[in-house]
This record gives sequence, C-alpha cells and structure tokens, in this order.
Amino acid sequence: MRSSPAPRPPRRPTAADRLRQSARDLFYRQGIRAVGVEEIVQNAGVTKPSLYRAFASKDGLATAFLADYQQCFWDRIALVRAEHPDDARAQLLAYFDGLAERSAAADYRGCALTNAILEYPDRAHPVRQEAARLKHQVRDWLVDRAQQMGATNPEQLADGLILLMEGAYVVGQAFPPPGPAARVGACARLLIDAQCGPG
Amino acid sequence: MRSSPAPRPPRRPTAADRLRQSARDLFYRQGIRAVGVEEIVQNAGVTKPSLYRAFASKDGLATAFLADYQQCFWDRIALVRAEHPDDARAQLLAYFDGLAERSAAADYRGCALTNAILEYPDRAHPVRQEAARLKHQVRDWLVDRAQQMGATNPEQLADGLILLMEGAYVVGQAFPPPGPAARVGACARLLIDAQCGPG
DNA sequence: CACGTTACGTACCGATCGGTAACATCGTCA
DNA sequence: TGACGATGTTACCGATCGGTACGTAACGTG
Repeated sequence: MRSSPAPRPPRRPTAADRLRQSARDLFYRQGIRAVGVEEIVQNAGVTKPSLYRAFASKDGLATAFLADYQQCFWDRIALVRAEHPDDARAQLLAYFDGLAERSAAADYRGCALTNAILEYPDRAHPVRQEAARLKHQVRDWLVDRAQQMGATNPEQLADGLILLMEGAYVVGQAFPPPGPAARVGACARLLIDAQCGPG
Repeated sequence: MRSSPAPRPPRRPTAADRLRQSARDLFYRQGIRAVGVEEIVQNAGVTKPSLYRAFASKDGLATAFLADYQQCFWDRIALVRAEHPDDARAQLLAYFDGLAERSAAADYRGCALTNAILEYPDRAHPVRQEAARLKHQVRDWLVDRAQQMGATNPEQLADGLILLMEGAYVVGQAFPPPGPAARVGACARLLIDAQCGPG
C-alpha cells in the first residue's frame, strides 16, 4: 500500500519553477529594478547559471513574472463570474468590493503590471511592453462587461472603471488604510448606475 | 546708467539650483532609481562633489525634487482658482479637464509623487515618506473643495476624485493616447454631480 | 598684500550590478 | 552500464552604482 498514490512522486520542483516563485515574491514586494538576480537565485535556492539557463535575462524572468502575476487577476475574475453567472454588474461590483478590501492591507502593493509600467517609462522596453499588452486585455474585458450591462457608451464606462481600478491600485499604497481606495466599490456603483439603464 | 538695475547681476545659477533643475528633468522622465548621480551632475554641468555639498545624498536630492515638482501642482491649482473664484466645482472640473488633456501627450509621465511612491515600496524610505506627505496635502485640499460644493459626504467625494486623479496619472502612461485617461473629466463630472445637490 | 571662506574639479573608493565560462555531480532511462 | 539532460560549484567579467578624500581657483575683507 502506497501512502501517496499520486503518479508524480513529490519531486523538488524544477529550477525554472522555483525561480518563477522567487521572482513573484521579490519582484512584487520590492519592484523589479530593486531586486538583484543574486537575491532571486538565493531565495529560490538555485544558482545563477540556472537562472540564465531557464531565462534569457533578468528582463526575460521579469516578463514571465508579469504573465504569471496577471493569471491571478483572471483567476479572480473567474471566481466572481462563477459566483454571479450572467450578471455582469454583480461580477464587476464583486471584483471592486474585493479590491477595496485587499487595498486596505497594511502592506498592499497594488498591481504588479501597473507598478512595472511606472518602473519602466521607456515604451520600447520589453518588460513595459508585456505589461501594457496584459493591461489592454483587461480593458477589452471591461468593455465587454459594459456592453453586457447595456451601457449607453460601453467604452466610456469601461474607461471610467479602469480609472477607478488603477486609482485604487496606486492609492492603496499611498495612503495608510483605510484610505481612499476603500471607497472604490462605492464609486464603481455610482459610475455604473449613472451610465446604465437603472436596473 | 545700468542696463540691469537688478541688485543681482545675471550670474550663473548656483550649483544647487542647476542640480535641482537637472534632477527635475531626469528624475521625472526616467524615474529616480533609473538615473545615476553621474548623469545628474553631467546634465547639470557640475561635478559630483558639488552635489554632495548641496545635498546630503541622492535621496536628499530626490526629496527636494519631489517638493519642487509638487509646487507645479499647486501652481496649477492657483491658476484654476483665479479663473473660477468662489466656484469650487468649476475649479475642480478645470483641473480635471486639463489633466485629461495633458495625459494625452505621447510621452506623458504622470505625477512624480505617485511614481516615486511606487518606486519605493518601503514605507520607511525618506523619499517615499516625503511623497506621501505631499499627497496628503492634496487630499486635504480635495476634502475642502468637496465641503465647499456642499457634498453629502465630503470625504467620500474627495476619495472618489483622488481615485480618478491617480487613475489618470497612471493610465495616461499605460495606454497610448487617447486612452481612458482622456475621460477623467467626464468621470469627475459624474461623480461630483452624483454626490452634490444638483446645481 | 595676506587671509579665510566658498565653490569647484580630479581622481578614486568599495560595493553591487547583470551576466558568463568551465567543470563537477546527480538522477533517469535505455 | 553508459549516455544524457538538468543542476550545482566556483570563479570571474566589465560596467556602473552611490559616495568621498584631497587639492585648487576665485573672491570679499582686513
């Protein structure tokens, strides 16, 4: 009788995976520029050559980190979708209310994509471009939700919601909780109800 | 007869002033961490020891830069105040409309304070603290304006406006113009009118 | 003229940055 | 057993980082 029937024996995860996890921890908490590769490999329990065997450069690891990070966002969206199927308004408000809660954490660090964009003002930088690409997908989704809600001008509503979202990401870091970010849910309600048929 | 009656002859500006100007250009465009002191002194046309005679450290120069920068914000506020005396709503909307315009510049870089806060996640860092201090003054001013407008809940309205402001600062950099930031004026109108007695 | 003060430049520091070369070791599977 | 791919080890590279010791030119004042 085997105590662990899993087909995969509990092997040590690959160096690339350990590096991704380490990058997630450090890049998100401290920013990308602020973290050196030495710290990353130490935290991952691997060595520097392993990093450069799995990724082309620090920037390569950083873009991988952004993609990994953004998956968390879509996981959250999948959650609110499951909780409120076929109710775009409820989905959005659930996300915004959750955001308001999270932004009240004392060590809140906002959105890694947003942080990366501010950290790399050069629009040609690969990290910056990946972050911008992923952000555009969010806007597309918001426009879709606004259409579902029957907004008078879906793009206008989506843009307003983006402003609130990004505002909360940033303000949650700038003000001690509970700061302005705690009201992002209420503001989203106002904006949505002002631009959709009341229903 | 003297061609220049000024008591101060047109001397070359002091090293500290040249450094402040250089820091303004470089820190704002590229971020604080991204700019080395060598580049700053070269751009200023002075040498490194001059920097460290006028400022305690790079961080000291950075905090001075933030204070200088924020003066531009209050200058803008003074302008809209002069254009719309005794009309808090018009003052705010003038600022937000101007923000929407500025954020449409191809190389828009948002607010230096916001950028600095994201660049220095450590709340104990002196640069971060100075930025946070200056941001709080902005909120105080917004609360005051919201009271002037007779908002039902002035702090709630001020917080909503902060979210929009900061959102525009960030989104103006993340999306190519005209992005969501171009609608920040319209969103501010909605938020204000929803939370003040109509009129 | 001699003096102290202020402002500035040359040259340099140790530390850290991102990145690499060369070689040893391990587990897996044929 | 033997070959292979993934990983670890050690030592190193040139560049750049923030910061400083020290000498010097300019200037106002006695």
